[in-house]
Amino acid sequence: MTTGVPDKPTLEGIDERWAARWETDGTYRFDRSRARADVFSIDTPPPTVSGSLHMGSVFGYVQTDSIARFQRMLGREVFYPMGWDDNGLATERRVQNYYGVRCDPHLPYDASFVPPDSPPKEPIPISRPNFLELCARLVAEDEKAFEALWCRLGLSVDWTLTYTTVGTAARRTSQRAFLRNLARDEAYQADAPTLWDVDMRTAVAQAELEDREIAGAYHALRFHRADGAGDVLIDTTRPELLAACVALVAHPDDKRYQPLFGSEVSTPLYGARVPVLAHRLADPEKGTGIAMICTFGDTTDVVWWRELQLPTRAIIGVDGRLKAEPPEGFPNGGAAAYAQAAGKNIKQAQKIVVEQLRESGELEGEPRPISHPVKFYERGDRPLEIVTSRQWYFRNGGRDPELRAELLKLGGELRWHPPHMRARYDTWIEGLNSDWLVSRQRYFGVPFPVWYRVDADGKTDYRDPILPAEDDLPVDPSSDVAPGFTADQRGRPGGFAEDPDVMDTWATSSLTPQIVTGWVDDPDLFERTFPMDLRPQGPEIIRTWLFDTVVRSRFEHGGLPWSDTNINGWVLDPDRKKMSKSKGNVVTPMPLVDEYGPDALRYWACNGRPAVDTAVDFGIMKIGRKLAIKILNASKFTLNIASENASNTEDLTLVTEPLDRSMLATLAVLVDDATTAFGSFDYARALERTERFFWSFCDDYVELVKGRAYGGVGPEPAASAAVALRGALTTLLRMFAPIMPFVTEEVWSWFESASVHRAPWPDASPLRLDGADPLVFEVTADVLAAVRKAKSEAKRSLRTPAERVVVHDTAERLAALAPAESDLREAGKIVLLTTEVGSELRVEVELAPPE
RNA sequence: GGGCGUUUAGCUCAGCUGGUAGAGCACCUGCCUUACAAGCAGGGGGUCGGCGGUUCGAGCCCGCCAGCGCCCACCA
Repeated sequence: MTTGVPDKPTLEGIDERWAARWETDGTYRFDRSRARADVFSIDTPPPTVSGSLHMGSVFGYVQTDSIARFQRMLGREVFYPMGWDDNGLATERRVQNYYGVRCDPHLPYDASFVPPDSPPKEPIPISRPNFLELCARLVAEDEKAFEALWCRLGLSVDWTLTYTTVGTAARRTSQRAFLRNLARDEAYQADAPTLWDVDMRTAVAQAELEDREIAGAYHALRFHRADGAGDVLIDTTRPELLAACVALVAHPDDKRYQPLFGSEVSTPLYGARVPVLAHRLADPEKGTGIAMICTFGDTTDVVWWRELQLPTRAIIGVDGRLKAEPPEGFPNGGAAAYAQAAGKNIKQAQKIVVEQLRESGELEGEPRPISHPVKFYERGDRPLEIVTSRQWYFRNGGRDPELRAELLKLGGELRWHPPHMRARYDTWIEGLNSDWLVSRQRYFGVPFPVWYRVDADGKTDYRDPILPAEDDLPVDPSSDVAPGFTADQRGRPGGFAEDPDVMDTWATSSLTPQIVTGWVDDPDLFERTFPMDLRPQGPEIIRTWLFDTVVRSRFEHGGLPWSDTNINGWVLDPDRKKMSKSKGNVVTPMPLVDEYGPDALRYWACNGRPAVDTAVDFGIMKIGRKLAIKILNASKFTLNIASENASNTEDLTLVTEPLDRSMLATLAVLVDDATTAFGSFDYARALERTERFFWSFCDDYVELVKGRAYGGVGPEPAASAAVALRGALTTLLRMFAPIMPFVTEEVWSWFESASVHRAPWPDASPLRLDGADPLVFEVTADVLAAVRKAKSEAKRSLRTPAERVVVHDTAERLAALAPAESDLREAGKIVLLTTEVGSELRVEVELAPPE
């Protein structure tokens, strides 16, 4: 037996060395000849590359990697691609800030454009193609940074299988799925009020909303009864929308307002006549109990507008400013008052309108400040407005109870880890109030593969879209010409026009299973990898990524895209606060990898229980580093002893000593436990159990057999220890391998030529030797601890001989101790060891007198 | 307002089907012991959030309450 055990093992440099080696050896390369049943395929979350690298990026991905590595060792061929989510608003915004530019689609392409070295104060307007070039350039840099981190951390992804959400495969997949959705009427367009971000100038979907508590104020407005019988007071937080008022509404049971139902009132300032109506959503407790309905102040307005079939008097434009002209049907007498606020943004308009009301005496009292929740785009800075526009939608059950029920049922068939995360999925579906709005008035994304006819008057006819053939995908309708037309007909009467919008980023990332498995271009691969096994992801995107993926898969394949989903926890800063860029408490991982090593960071990540929020904890990383060093040293010792004392270190029949057999039996229990834990995605439990055994193996077992292993009592007992030591070590290394791939690979390479990461996961049964009893090891270790304690308490060296030791314990335990007494005497430097049957463990120790 | 989760040592957390409270860190006391002093052996420290209930027995099961975190909600 030759070994390459170094004299002074070290962690220095092993991560770079093995990362490079795995790549050249193709250790994690997917073997696409394997059948579906032998494959474990993972639908990895593509990180948003324009986001920052932080510990959250490490946490979930490392946990998933440990599962991938476990499955690989179990013999499954792991399909583990990595994607980059580069498409979408996040990238656009980063490009704008990074280069100091903004996209103006009316400008022509400038091939010579070079962005300035530092972003200028005033953004430079550039053409759409120029803008897209900068997007591509920046995401390429960002992707490199992520890949560098992933490699450093040892993620066992197959780097030949990367994809991006704006890449050709993604565009082909996304557009093909869209065309099919359209053909099956799962996608449709509608001209309807939608939530609108006035800064990004795009529609946003329900899934991208978040509530923020902001300051506002109730303004009491005086409406005048048409019959001249007095005024009606309305409380509103949006007085600037007064010109958009189309009705008043109160609860049907509200006695105060029942007499008014069906009558008309005229609005302050403008004198527009609006009806007073009844609707169940009006809350008698709120404000004065009667509200003004505007088109549109909030989503309730939209419900009222729709259900009460009210006219539209929109006054807010896509830029978030009041339109230059008052809405249709506006009284002439109000035009002058409106003109004062026209063209102003919301805040300015509110100020003006309030002042006007004050002057006209139609503001009752002063505004009363309140704090109230308002809907924001999750990446936006100003409250959302509601603007009517033509948009594309995917059906998602938002207005279809049958589809909703089906999607709920699919959620029930999915295996959730942990199970309670399913509640978020269910709650989300139950709260859906509209279909999924997928069009965005942006640039860096997958375009809708759609053109429209332009009629003789130059008007675009949206009713009958012109579609490309599936084989021609991907297309960019803004540069590609609609089938049957020529380029010079673009935008001309009798010609064609492109759909200017791009798809929401989720509309594409909801197809990651189809993108990675080759649904469009690689039917053979698709066959071997779809439906996938695992979707790992964060809890915050259950309502988006997870739900949307189920929706798309249901439409395209009639079922779930994966069998299991593993929801990871959230990473908190060292003070247990949520990490966020704005708080400036983001911890960047690279310096920590440098300081503690990748295995230590991985140890920290896998110490976090599944789905449990976990703080960045340098203490845990230190422990991880210590564990890695301990693995090096214990391995060195064990392998050296083994090679010196046994000719065949793998022949477990040479393990004859009861203590050795007992240790292996204990190890067998661990193997079963860890296998079960890992099999149910509980890497943390597997790690904890393995680690616990490992320390007891080092501190107790190794110390107990050291003397014998050195050959103190002859060759056969020494060989027994040697083989047991080595058997335990090779088992433990493989169990640590999914979590600490670098140090285990390093040690494995001392005595094996192939990678530990392609070695089989340990099997417990060969470790269970006939008649082996875990109790032997347990009792012997207990007694050794008692002897050490006596020495420690006497403040004596552990080498101090114990002249006499009397062990009191139950007969059963003493019987277990008997065959290990010689090892115990050696380890404890015990001169005379006797036993007495008692009720429980008690050890008397008489030490040699001090010299 | 509805829902999910959580509360165990000073700190971070284990504790799987109910059977005498655990680990690491921190603190304290020792130890050069031929794998490891970036190590090793020990020690002190907890009425397991509160109140009830089931049980021979509850950190664990049931109910109520409270704190913390998160998700959802039509938020004038």
